[in-house]
Amino acid sequence: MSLRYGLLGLLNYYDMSGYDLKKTFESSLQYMWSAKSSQIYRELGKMEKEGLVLSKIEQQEKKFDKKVYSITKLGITAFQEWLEHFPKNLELPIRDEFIVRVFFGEHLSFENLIFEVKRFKKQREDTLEALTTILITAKHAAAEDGLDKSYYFWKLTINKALKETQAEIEWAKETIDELMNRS
Amino acid sequence: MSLRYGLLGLLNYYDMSGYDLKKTFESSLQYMWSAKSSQIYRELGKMEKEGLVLSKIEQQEKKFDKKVYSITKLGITAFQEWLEHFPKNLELPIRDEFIVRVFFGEHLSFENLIFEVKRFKKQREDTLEALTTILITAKHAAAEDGLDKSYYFWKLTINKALKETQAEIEWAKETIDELMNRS
DNA sequence: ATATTATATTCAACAAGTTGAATATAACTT
DNA sequence: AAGTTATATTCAACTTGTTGAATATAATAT
Repeated sequence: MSLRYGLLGLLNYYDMSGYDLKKTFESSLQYMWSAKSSQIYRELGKMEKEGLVLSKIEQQEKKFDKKVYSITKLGITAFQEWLEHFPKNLELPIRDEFIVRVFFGEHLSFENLIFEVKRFKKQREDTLEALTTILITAKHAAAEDGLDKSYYFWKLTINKALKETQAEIEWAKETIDELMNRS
Repeated sequence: MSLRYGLLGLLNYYDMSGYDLKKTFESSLQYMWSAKSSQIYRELGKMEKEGLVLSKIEQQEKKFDKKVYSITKLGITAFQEWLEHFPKNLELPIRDEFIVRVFFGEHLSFENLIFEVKRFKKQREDTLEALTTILITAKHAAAEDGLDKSYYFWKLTINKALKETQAEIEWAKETIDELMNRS
């Protein structure tokens, strides 16, 4: 029920289509919120019914028509209301398919487990690179669109993801060493 | 669809009721998997229908009857099959209500934001303590039940949670400083 | 004495998220 | 010239997760 607030937040920057929102998600909220296209389109439909957003069809020269959404006054109020009320419990519900398997690692071979932890490490290293790239492109994008004030907060959140990812890579290194000494 | 494998994994240690499983979850898988009681009971029901677990009613002296579940051969096979097949993509779908609000922080007062980041820091410090306690009690529990081999892997996973939590606390400290200098 | 917490489970209703198919065109690559 | 990728959206079916009510007793705290 709060994908909608992510969408409203992004529509505060500028009007966008479902597709644009998906793309924007991918280069920003991706690391704190995940959403599939189908979910975004459905949610936008609901939000329009509830008067939080308005859509208008925009004709494009050569491409298809776009359905461009804009935030309404009601939408702005709803967003602000949500924003100011942080949840009491800031723990996140985790569902980590990888680490659960490590937890039950006694039923796996050391070889297999080392292989998977190495794969995990590689993926997090890629994430680290992606985050660095995002930080740079976000800076440029913000400068172009006059969103420097927004960029300040984007940076705070990317810093968090960077630190967490670094910690995970550290853990992976130590764990690989540990497992290799044991096996 | 993989809460079931967490349950099967725990039933490998010993037979348990839905309630026991919930409790065991809370002192172990909690930091990698979250599940409400109602979900556990429902999943156990399904699993019994599918022949992955068996239940028998156990009479207790003064308390209620307990429905104690045990893993079947089919259950063991299903668990092993799941365990050996790690997902290709090891990223986790995140849904972080806190950090999304920081992302949109320009619509909040610095005062409010600082308050919330401090609250976040405090909660993570509590988590850190809880993790340390869990590590100790798990060690004792493992020793008592002859699960020392299992404990080795539990420790690996708790280490990961510890490192991540420490990184989050670090981030919170830096961010509080940064926000206080700006405001 | 009374209230609360812990034990122990079930179930219905609802909300949210995932998968996959369907449709249609422009732009780019081989 | 043919194939792939990107653009752009909709929808149905399904799985998963959340909330809250209902039931019933022992143990502990006030």
